[in-house]
Amino acid sequence: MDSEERPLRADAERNRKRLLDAATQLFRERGLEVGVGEIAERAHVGRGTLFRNFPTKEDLIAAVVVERMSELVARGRELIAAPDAGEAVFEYLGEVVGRQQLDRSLAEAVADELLANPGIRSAHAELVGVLDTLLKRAQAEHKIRPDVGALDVLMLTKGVCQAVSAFAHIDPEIGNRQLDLVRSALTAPADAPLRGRAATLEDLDRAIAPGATRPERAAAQG
Amino acid sequence: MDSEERPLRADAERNRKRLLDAATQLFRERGLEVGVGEIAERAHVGRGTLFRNFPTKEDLIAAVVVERMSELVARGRELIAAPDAGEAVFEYLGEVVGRQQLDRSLAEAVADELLANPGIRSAHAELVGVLDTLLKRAQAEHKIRPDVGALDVLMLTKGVCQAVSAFAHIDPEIGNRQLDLVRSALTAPADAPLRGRAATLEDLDRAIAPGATRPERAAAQG
DNA sequence: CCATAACCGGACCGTCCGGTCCGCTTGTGC
DNA sequence: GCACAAGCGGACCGGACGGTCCGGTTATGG
Repeated sequence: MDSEERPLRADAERNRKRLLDAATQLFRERGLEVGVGEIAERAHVGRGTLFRNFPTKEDLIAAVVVERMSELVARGRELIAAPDAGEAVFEYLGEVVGRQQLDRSLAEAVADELLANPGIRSAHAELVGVLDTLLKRAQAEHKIRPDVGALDVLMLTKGVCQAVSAFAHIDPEIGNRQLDLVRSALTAPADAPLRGRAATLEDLDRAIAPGATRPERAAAQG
Repeated sequence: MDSEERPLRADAERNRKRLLDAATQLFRERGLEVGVGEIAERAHVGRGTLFRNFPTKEDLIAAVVVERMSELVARGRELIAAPDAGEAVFEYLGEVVGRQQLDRSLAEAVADELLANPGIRSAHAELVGVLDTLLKRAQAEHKIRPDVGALDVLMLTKGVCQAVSAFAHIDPEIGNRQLDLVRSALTAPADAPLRGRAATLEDLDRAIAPGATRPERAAAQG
């Protein structure tokens, strides 16, 4: 562990930032499958430079995605102080959906097994934590049904994000429309109990772990 | 147009079926990204044979996916005759989610631009049509809020499918839980109107078309 | 201003993919 | 049972991808 790293040379620092910017742009526009070559090209550096700063493509992705998620977490923390706890939740969901709409990388990162990446995973956990806080506050004020958890809400919202990415350029209201439906679900009286139980972050870890944490051989499975 | 095609030779027929079966299995288990080599291998035929029966991988995918979608359409038609129109809708949604759970190919086909494929597109349109019928019937009986359309429901359900694929092996109830939330949304009184308007199949076409329908030259577009 | 280490960048590598080709085999009609 | 088309299957192709390497360049400290 060389936690002690001497400062980068000026040009190195500059190139690193350029790469991060280029990747952010391209991921936003076209998703995570853009090639490293194109990223390096837009950053006006060679591929070698890219791989020196980010040993693998996944490292680069993680750096970018974590940045975006952290912004979202920050926005969530702001909303914790909002006067209306119920509206804060829905405002936050709108934010979550909106950002996934203009940042394909975000949406893809949460969909894929990329959640197995330590950095992304912890950023995601923070996000869930913030939403959980918002949610509990709203539930304490009886603005949202008491029997749903943060992951329940996030899952329900995931579909909205997908719908929005496909349709936003046809009907920009589609996201709001879907969110209105989500609101209906969350504010409905809980007369019939939901089946099952709310998932936890540990559940998520367990769900992600099997296939992804060990990228190497899973040969035993005949 | 050679709509007149002489019957396949016996071995050819047999191999075609083997390929379809193998592809169905593999797509189910591991999604659409399995390689054609592996499919041919499991079918005990050579790669050449695969490509003679299905000129491109997409053709093979379409053949498999359309089969699955048609089953789903058939199930929907059954439910049109069900006594309780409201329950029929939710039963159908459960079916839709359930099948996407055990058939990754289905889920991926609807997510990707694969909807641009003519066969898949028309099968999907049929599915939307059936759901629309079910929905309208339930709405006529005031079992479901009148301001949602089939595509609204399908979008809302898409997230559930994703959640389910990730979590089903941890908590098999998760799908039901999410569906209960969807039910809340759809049965809630429509006191606050939904923003926007219900999407139509034409909207979907327009949303899909730009990048996908013309795999060849899309050069004019800056 | 020079020595040198850090850094640059593009040529290069191995791998994997979908798709093609062609010499060989096999089912089929006469 | 024979002739021959239909079918077979694996070697092969082109190209894209992520990742490596090394000869040349440039910032930097003495």
